[in-house]
Formats: sequence, structure tokens, C-alpha cells
Amino acid sequence: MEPGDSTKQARAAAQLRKGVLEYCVLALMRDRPRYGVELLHALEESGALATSQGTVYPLLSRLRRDDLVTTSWQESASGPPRRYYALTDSGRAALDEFTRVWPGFRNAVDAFLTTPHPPTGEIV
Amino acid sequence: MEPGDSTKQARAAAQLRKGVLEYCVLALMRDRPRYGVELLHALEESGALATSQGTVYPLLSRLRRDDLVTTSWQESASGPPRRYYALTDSGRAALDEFTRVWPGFRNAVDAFLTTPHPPTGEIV
DNA sequence: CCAGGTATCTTGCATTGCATGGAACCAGGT
DNA sequence: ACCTGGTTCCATGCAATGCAAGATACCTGG
Repeated sequence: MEPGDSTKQARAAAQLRKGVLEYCVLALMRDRPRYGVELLHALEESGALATSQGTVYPLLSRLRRDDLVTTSWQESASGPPRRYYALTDSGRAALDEFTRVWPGFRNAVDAFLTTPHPPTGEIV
Repeated sequence: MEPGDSTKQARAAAQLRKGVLEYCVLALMRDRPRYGVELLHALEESGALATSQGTVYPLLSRLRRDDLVTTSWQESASGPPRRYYALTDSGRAALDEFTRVWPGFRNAVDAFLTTPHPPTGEIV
């Protein structure tokens, strides 16, 4: 999916990311701290959630503003210092909450897409 | 989930709906035309995608503006006339497109939530 | 005639993904 | 010393979307 793409497929995918990206980023921080470009690459490799710096950095700013993550600078051997993002207790709670809500949501969408909606209405 | 609720759970669910609601509404019209309140009730019964009139009617206006649906007035035996919404060819194409994109997206999110992200990095 | 249920729609706001652009740090070649 | 390219961070402005709140209108029954 190239930048600037505005096909129907791209639009659907872009809208899908809304609200999910935040929690996928939190999930990536679950087992260890991460820095911005690292998160970007991980999302890229997932395929369906590939995005850009212009999306990730404002998102990370919001997470920090809402106290879901804390940050710390760390030297790098191959470039400028990196800002690492780590989950706070609130961040972990938000991730757990999403993990609870997600299956119900996913199944509801699956049902809408696969269940027939008969012309006669459901069991009157 | 009550209106005006602003718990973390409600916020996560609200963001999840973004971009998905449009296609669930299209899916509801797949087998027969529907009118606004009917759609509202169907979403309500699904649980995870319950929403309000203030969301559905602007959405339906957008669908009509983009030629994804056509509308026709029809008398009702128990109230004011109803505006029925039916899929156009473009609407059906958009729904099919989403149906193709959705599984990949769903599986990607599942993977982020359930796959461990080891501290040592993946297979160096 | 008026109260309540059904049905439609508008307005304004907050949130969010994104394109674009900019800045700083480091290593290597010339 | 200079400059090119890779890496890393961030800000600004726009468009799309869900939502609360409010407005309008039709119909039936008391």
C-alpha cells in the first residue's frame, strides 16, 4: 500500500486502523520497552497495520500525555539517541481492557459479514 | 453501555467502531432494504456495535452522497413514513472489498494481542 | 387537544490517522 | 574540512468519523 494511495481498499484499511493502532502499540510494549522507529517497523511487518511516522509520533505523544507510557532516553550505537517507551500500570490496564473487549467486537463484525439477513425478519 | 459513559472500556469500544460501522451498515442492507431506526435496532442487538441516531443518520447521508446506497420513501402502518436504504452496485462492491480486507486485519490484531514480543528481539 | 411513541435530520465538538516538512545526530568517502 | 546518506525524533494542518444534544414531523389514543 503506497503512500498517497486512495483506492477503496486503502480507505477501508485506513479507517479500520482507527482506535486499534493505539492498542497494538501498547501490545508491542508489553514485554519490553520500544522506541519509535522500532514500533514503526513492527507495524510495517504486520502488513495490515502498516503506517507512517506522522501517525506514530503523535500517537506516542498522546499515550505519554495520558500517562499510559513513560519514556527514557538511551544511547544508540548507530545513530542519534532513542526515546524508549514503556508501559505504566495504567497503560497495562488499558491494554488488558482492550484485550477483553476485542473478541466481542471481532465476533460481532464477523457475524454481520457472514450471517444472512433474511427478507422476512428474524423469527417473528 | 449507557450513553454518556466515558469509562476506559467505553472509549476503547467507541474508537473500535470507527470505520467498521459503515461496512456493518452496508452488510445489514445486503439482503433487503432497511430504514434508519431498523438499522439502529440491529446494531443495538449486536451488543458491541450499539450506537445512536446521531451516528447513524450522518453516516447514511454520507453513504447516499457517495452513491453507495439509494433511498425510497415508504408508508408505515405505525408512524411517519420511513426512508428505506438499498445498496447500489458501488455499495455492494465496497462491501465485498471490505469483506476481503477484514480477515487480514482481524488476524493481525489477534496476533499483536496474543503473540509474545520477546526481550531479545526476533531470531537474530 | 395534547401526550407519547415512531421516525427523520442538523449542528458542533473531540478524536484520530495521515501527508508533509523540519531538525538533529552519526559514520564514511572525498 | 565538507558533504552525503542513514537514523531518529518531532510539529503542523487537514479530513474523516463517532457522538451528544437538539429540532422537526407524523400518527394514535386518551
